[in-house]
Amino acid sequence: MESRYVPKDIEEKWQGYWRQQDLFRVTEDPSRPKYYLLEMFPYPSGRIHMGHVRNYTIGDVVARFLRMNGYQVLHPMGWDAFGMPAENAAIKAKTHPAKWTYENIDYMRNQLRKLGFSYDWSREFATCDPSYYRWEQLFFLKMYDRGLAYKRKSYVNWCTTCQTVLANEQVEGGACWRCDQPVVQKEMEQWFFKITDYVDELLDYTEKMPGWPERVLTMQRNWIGKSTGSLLRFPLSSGDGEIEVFTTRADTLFGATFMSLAPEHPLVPKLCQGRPEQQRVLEFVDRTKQTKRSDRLEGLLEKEGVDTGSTCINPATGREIPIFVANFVLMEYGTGAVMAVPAHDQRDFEFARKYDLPIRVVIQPEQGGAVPAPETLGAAFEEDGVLVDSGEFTGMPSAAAREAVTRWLEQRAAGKLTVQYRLRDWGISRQRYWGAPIPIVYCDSCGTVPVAEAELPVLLPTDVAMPASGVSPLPDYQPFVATHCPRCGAAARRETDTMDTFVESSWYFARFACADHDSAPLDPPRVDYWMPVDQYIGGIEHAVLHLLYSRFFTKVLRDMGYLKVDEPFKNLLTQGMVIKDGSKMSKSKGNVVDPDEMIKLYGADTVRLFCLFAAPPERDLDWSEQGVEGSARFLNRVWRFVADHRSQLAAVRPYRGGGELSGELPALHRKTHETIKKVTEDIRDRFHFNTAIAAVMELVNLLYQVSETGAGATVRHFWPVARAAVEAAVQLLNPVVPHFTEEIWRQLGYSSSLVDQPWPTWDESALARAEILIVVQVNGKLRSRVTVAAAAGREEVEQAALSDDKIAKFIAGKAIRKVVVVPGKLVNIVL
RNA sequence: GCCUGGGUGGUGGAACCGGUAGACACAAAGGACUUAAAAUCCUUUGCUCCUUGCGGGCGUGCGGGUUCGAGUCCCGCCCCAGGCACCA
Repeated sequence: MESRYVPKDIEEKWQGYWRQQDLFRVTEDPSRPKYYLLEMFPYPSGRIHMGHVRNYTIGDVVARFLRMNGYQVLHPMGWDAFGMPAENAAIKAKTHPAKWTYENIDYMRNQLRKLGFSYDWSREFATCDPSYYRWEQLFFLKMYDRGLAYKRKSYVNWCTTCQTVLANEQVEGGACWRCDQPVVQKEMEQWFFKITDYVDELLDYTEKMPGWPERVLTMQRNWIGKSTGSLLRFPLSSGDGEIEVFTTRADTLFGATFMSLAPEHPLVPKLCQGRPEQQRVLEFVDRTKQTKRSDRLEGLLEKEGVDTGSTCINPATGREIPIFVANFVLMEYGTGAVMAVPAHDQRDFEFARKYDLPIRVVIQPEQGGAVPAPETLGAAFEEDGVLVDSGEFTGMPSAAAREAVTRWLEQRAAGKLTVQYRLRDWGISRQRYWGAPIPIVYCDSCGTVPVAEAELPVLLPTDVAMPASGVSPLPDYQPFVATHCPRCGAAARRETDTMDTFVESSWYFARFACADHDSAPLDPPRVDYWMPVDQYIGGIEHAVLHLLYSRFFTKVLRDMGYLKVDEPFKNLLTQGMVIKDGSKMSKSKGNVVDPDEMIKLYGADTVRLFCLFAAPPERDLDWSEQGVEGSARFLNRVWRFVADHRSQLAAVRPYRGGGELSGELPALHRKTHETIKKVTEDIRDRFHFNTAIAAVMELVNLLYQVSETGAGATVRHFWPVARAAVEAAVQLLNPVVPHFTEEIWRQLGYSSSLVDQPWPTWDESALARAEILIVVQVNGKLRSRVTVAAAAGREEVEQAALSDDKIAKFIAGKAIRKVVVVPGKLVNIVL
């Protein structure tokens, strides 16, 4: 055994051994408890980064821990391989996205191997492979049959840089999630998945997922944005139609003094048709439509509008009210029309002041001062209260009035109670090349026709040249576009949009259960055995995107009979970012730490150890070179102890109890078992790897402190007890630093792999102490410590405390009012 | 504005059910070994006061409260990070 720890040799050796023995291949075994542990699979961007290393290390520790605890652990890895960066890189390097992608996969797979992760590599797949996306195309067809995939013309988010449409979830603060450039609205025909059909179930289950962080659930609830209210109809004064509005404040209806429409509202052209206002209105509409979505959404714009010249009737008051077009009304929420109640809505208030529109106060607070008259009103009163000036509803509280007013209109077919959601259908068309083709054909006589199932997959052609402009080559590539109609056989044209890459990641977790299945997307016995994922680990950035889409897809696949679970991920851990010098690692900041370099310098085990030791998983991890060196130093300390005492350690069997210990040995024996207990509980119950590692460090520190001469009369037990401590440390550290511990395990004389050893158990009787330390407080302040027999009763402990020298000083001559005794912990003397 | 986290030494972080605040590590200082350095080992290390002790006071963002006892529970604030936001 080398006297110094040299990671390189032993890491390659054991990686080769695990691979050759195929130790982490797993099959279904109904006799053992299963555990499906999954980390979010990476996009093959070229090289893994520290965020991946951290994510996958956390997962690997749990996987290895559970495996040693007798679970059948599914721990797979694959590649989220479709996406824009491949196209951009291919254009730049004058190569093909497929070549670029597969080369990256090869490189990154090798990086993951070098980190020693315990994946079942036999299940690996890349989503850009036809054997994967063919099933996704099948799901599309089945969704099309069920009306869950449909095409519609609408305003969509268009990223001019990426030259494609984006789903609402992929627009962050008005900018593209990928390139951070502003997104504009464009009217286009697009394919959608009807996620809104599942909106209630998606929302309800956020209350039934105790294994998810509250933060993520809240973000999803906000995104779904359920609000209950009323749909109310305002007839046009012309008698020619009506305007429908959504409002959560039907109680303020009597105060609605004008109407605001979104610029995109379909009635706008008609309302101003042939009027003197027409030109101004249309100009205003054009100007507003061209404003960047980011500005419109961020509420930065001043509220502006223009009178259409038309009016409608407030159904409650019967009065004629003007109809405005306003820049703050969004077509995509509610009906694109808002009844304006300036006295009770701040936006309407500002608008009314600006254009000198009437203000009517119809709600007064239940207690306290009254809302001032419109002329002196400084801001809208937006709270609930009691209705005034509201006909038969005057005197009614807001909450009751909301329903009553709506029911009253309902009798005249002018209103109904309803629920609105912020969630829109998921737009999945992408005007990109490197994605799964949407299996649809357009025929001049038959229209939109789905590709026959038997003709799947619709292969993405791989012999195209990538145009330097960045636009998709597909629409101009005749061998792909030109086809026949599946229905009538006539010449027809293929859909050239591809699917959003989030579609691939919405079901890959199920495919891992049966990655080699080639007669259907999923193999029921295997999928039912493994699903759901017991523990999912990944970054918080997918809180809404990937995690919401996957939940939706799981429910769709369930309803199609492919899955039996309602939710894909039972427990979710969102790990923090890896930061350096206080900010996220990025090329522009020049603070990127390269995993390859770290492995070369310190070895994979040290990198893994540091990732786990420096912070608990859900918090951000501050990368510190000095911290990494500390981790390396600790491994060296363990190594040195074994190397320096190998002959003594190898000559004995580990102490397993029996026979009295004296001197320092009982403490070491107890510490060994305390450590087993703490590490087991920290990993199993809390994923607190940092404190688990700290506990092993304490054990190792103690091991260095005790010496043969301190063993007293039982010196013959010294090496057995020491060996038991070393073995425990090595076993407990195995999930964290698997190569390092495997090597030491063999050096201790074992011939079978540590990976196959059962997790160590602690002996309760070894934890027992003859004497315990009791803290003594006087009036809640720590004043002394006394040692008493562990079995000592309340009285005895109290006596020991009261008769302590230091305590005597504090209580001399004073009356004791009370003595609180917490058995095994402390005594508090209250004067 | 709303929602969710969080605020503990010079730093990363411990303290799990209300019971010794600062485990473990990093950094720093001093010492040992060495011709020297590296490596390693030992000691000190929250602040502060004095009479330097097995001493006292203070201390977990701020202000209150509950309790024998509060980093932990309650009320009211402040600050930081993330998410959402003209959503009717």
